[in-house]
Amino acid sequence: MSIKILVFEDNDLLRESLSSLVAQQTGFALAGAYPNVLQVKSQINQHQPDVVLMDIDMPGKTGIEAVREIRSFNTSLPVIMLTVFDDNIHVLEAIKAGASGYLLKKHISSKLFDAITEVLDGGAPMSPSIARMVIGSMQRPSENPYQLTTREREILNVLSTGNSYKMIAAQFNISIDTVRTHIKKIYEKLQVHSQTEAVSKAINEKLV
Amino acid sequence: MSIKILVFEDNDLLRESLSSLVAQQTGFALAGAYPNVLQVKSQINQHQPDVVLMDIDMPGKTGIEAVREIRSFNTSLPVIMLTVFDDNIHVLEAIKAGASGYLLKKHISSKLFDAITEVLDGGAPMSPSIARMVIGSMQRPSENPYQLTTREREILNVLSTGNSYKMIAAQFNISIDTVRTHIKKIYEKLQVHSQTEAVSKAINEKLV
DNA sequence: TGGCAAAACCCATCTTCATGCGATTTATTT
DNA sequence: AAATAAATCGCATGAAGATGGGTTTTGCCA
Repeated sequence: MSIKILVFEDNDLLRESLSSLVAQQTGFALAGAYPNVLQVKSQINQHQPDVVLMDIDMPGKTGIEAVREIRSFNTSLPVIMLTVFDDNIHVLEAIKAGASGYLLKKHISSKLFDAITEVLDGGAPMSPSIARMVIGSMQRPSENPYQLTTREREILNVLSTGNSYKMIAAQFNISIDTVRTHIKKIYEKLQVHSQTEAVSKAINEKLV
Repeated sequence: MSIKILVFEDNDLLRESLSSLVAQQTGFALAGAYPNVLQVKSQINQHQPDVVLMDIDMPGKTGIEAVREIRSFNTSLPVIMLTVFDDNIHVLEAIKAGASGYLLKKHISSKLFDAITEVLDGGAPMSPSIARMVIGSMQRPSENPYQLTTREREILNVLSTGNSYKMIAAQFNISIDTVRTHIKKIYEKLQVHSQTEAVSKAINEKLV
């Protein structure tokens, strides 16, 4: 039984070339190819593909929104994103939305079927620069973007796990007024005005 | 000029085999091979490697701690982690600590030099199952672990960006007392007692 | 149609936080 | 020796949050 591929790509030329590439490959079959994702749910239900290839930038509704929609009714169908740029700000968004792999278009001819095989095998095929972006997004910034002092970082850390001023004071064995002073300074540097904002910024920007 | 590789691996057999593998490969040179990471800083300063291969589990000080230490004085030196298990709970920790790539030991013989080349090229080589773990860790859980209602999720969302009760009430066009009620319910379900705890849990567990 | 969950609203009380102002001590650097 | 940054402590006040009671309305579904 062939592996059924469903393609979403607005560029006519690329869609055609993807289609014939898939159609000609032994062991693979083209389930369908569409220039937009407006009917993505019914098309998937209709064709029952094993893998979806999804362009990231499409007019009307983007590939990212489409992945999000797919994940709302199917959590396991592998979706491989296709994009021209590796500095596309949407790359991480697509992954968070539920994409299973990520291929730069310049790698399609050489890596497409490797990627499909890998994704069906439980992997997450990515072009090298994409993988680097992904890993980079999980790591702490190497600088100290807000110029927090050591003590301030320590306090932001425990604050971010839900400790009250009182608990922080006890933990560090300092007075509650000192805690207040440090937090005041942290707010200034992060440009926020509440614990919640500070914690949100700290976690999202990986300061803690 | 050959690419200089520095190896940290406590298993004598594997360290020897890695060493001879590297030494025999044209274009690569073994800068050194050590069974522990106790002197990692001075050894790196001494050998000036282009790439570090680091076992994840070593007695005394783990590879993860070593990566963290390396990153404290060198933010760009590529470090490729080596591990036997792909379900190792430490895999994500190592990446957060600053690892640049991640190879399962069963893939070493076939992929080591590809990985080294890729990492020097700005990529992030990972065995497929590792890549899948990484991507999985960035995605929302598909279930609804705390049984939050739609409204509760919406409110947790805006709460997590630092909005006050008042702002939330205005945004959703509901009374501030209703906001209170929803947040009470959210706290019950998440088992927390403050905004900060709720936001921390929400972001870290990717509920928002 | 009776029961139930979700969403909305109200009130009162105590706790915690945000912020402004001022001050001392310690270590480091010039 | 003076200057500076970091860390500490104190006080006061208004704003915001946490919690424990309630009630009503709506839509679903058994």
